[in-house]
Amino acid sequence: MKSAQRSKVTLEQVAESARVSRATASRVLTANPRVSPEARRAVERAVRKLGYIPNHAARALATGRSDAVALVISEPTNLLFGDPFIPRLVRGIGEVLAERDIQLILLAPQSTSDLERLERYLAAGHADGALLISLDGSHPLPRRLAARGVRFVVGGRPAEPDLFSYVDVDNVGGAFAAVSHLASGQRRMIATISGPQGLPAGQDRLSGYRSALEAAGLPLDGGLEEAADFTHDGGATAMRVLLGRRPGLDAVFAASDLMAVGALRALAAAGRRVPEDVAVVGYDDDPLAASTTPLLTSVRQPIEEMGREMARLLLDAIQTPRRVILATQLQVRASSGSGGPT
Amino acid sequence: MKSAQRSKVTLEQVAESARVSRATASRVLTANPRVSPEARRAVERAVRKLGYIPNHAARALATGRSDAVALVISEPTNLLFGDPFIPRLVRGIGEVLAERDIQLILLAPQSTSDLERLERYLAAGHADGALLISLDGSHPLPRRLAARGVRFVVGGRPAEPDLFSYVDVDNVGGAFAAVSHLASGQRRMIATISGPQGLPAGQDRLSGYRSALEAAGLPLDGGLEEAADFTHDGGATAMRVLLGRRPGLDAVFAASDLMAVGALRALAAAGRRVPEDVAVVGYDDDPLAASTTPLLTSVRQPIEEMGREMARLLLDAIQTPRRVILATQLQVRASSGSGGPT
DNA sequence: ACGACGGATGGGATCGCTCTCGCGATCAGG
DNA sequence: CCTGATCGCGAGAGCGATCCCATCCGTCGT
Repeated sequence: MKSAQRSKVTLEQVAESARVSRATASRVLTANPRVSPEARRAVERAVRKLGYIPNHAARALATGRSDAVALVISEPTNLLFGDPFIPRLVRGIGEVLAERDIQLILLAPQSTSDLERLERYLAAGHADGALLISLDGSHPLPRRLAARGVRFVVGGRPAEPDLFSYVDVDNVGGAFAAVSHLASGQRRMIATISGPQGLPAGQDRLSGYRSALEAAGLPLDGGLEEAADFTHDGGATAMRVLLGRRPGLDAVFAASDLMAVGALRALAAAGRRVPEDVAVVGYDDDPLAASTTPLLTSVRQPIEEMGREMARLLLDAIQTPRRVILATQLQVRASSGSGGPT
Repeated sequence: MKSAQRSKVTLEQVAESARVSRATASRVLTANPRVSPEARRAVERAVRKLGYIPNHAARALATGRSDAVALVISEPTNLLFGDPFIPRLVRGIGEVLAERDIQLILLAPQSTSDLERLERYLAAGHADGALLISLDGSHPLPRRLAARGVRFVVGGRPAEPDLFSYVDVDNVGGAFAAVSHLASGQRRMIATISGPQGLPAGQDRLSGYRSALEAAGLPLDGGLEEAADFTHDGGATAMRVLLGRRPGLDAVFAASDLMAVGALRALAAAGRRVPEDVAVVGYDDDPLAASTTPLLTSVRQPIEEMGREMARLLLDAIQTPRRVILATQLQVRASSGSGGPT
């Protein structure tokens, strides 16, 4: 049941070996300045010699902190996004937490009852704070955690952006850049396959699209907008609808790469050449964007940086809600017809 | 610094409210049978009324267990695989752990020093066990953890399969099924783009390929085998090599979907039609397999089940190494030319 | 009817750490 | 040289659970 031999070295033993009191040894470990250099050295030597590792549980019990942060991954949207993001996000978060010796606890509630347990878990102080990702716009979690006094940072714009700290990528700006790129390639009738309008990312990318059209002096035309659900099939269907409604379109901005790939297929089936007849730009810079024919121009998001920023925001313990918006970058490839790599 | 109000209800208060001693209340919570029905009910009522949540740290300190399990994601291979697996794996693991109220701690060592910290972390008993994934064949971690007496289960076949418990998908069987499928479609010259031979998965898929050829009565031909690194570009390059070496080939089995997509591009560039001239089968059933032209036949792996099985194996605390091999499933689509969906 | 037995209960030690408090020693200022 | 502030240090009290052990009470056997 118990595993073989565990490090049973206690602070007491370290103190004894260093010929100081437990309190002094503790001071050294908690970086308390009120320790003489000799005592400090003696303790450090003893720690190394004995291979001492602080007991997390005892420390948490004494301090009331846990030195752990929870990463909450909400299910539904998680699936929707196909989540190639999560590993990148975790990498970024991990970097920051490792510096401060803080553990990352993964919570992936699948059901409503899971959600309740999770709330109580966090409220009980089992983690010092939470990082919330892939919530849809109306998820109740932020409000409820706030009510319980749990500190957290949201990834992606939450329903009530003024109430909570969050980190987001600049969806409006990314879409704006993508569409401006198409416009500068002399495309005059630029359509968009927008994401679900229930999701902040979906809304923002659509609004970036519209702003870019205005900025380029192109008319807004509702007939050039069609929403889909971020999936491949959704993208293909939307493309067919757009083609039927506005046969003269010469460019499409899809709010996700998956949808862009679907659009590519639908365009091919309709006999349109990409990029000659119709230029295509996607969003996310998914690995698959580098595998399509032609290679897909796409908007790359700084996901690792988002993770780092979320962790920093949480650890900085800012009381007033703060927001951080990270810039995106357009990866130009062949599908937008501006001389990117095939 | 501390967050607002935290659930400060202690077992002491529960006991008081239920008019029993702390010891009895504890018995109820630890499912100790030596409690009268009335006492049990009283305690349960008090728990609900006060919204009591056990203090994890205190319990861990008293019991010596942590009720947490670590998921260790090693970096290098992690990147290599493009890791769409990790979310699926986590989902499976989470299901099993949630049932037993065990936390999942995420550890993603990026450097050698991270690895050392991780070893000490686990050796210190901060987690009751570990799940190790995406190690390459020669990773030192299993040996070292075993030496320290840490319990763990490996995902994927480790370098020394007899020493450690592990869960793997049937790579040999999956490859066998894929290649047999091609052979039964009257393909006579079946090539393979194999994965890195340093990885167990790469080796196994190649050996499944060979067995299937033999079983189908087709000759083995080293010229039909070309290794790549599981990436898109690697797949394209390997395809070109194969095409140069054996222009008459009429089918390819790629050991990953990413490589299969690269192969698809190379085939198109070479003017070969898929599946008419060359049939293609991939591996992983990555979401992108459903986005290629034509749709890619691929081998689907039960990743969620793998996660569940790993968690179970770890929790069952079997002392002698055990192995579990999970079956794969062939997803037939158009690229293999046997009438799958286009 | 009485000691023995067994199950339910409470008392209290314990896990390993942090942190407040008070004590002696050092040091600077008057 | 005295005083008060400062500094390093040790003693000891918790933190909130578990769990051993002693106690108590009801029941049973003889």
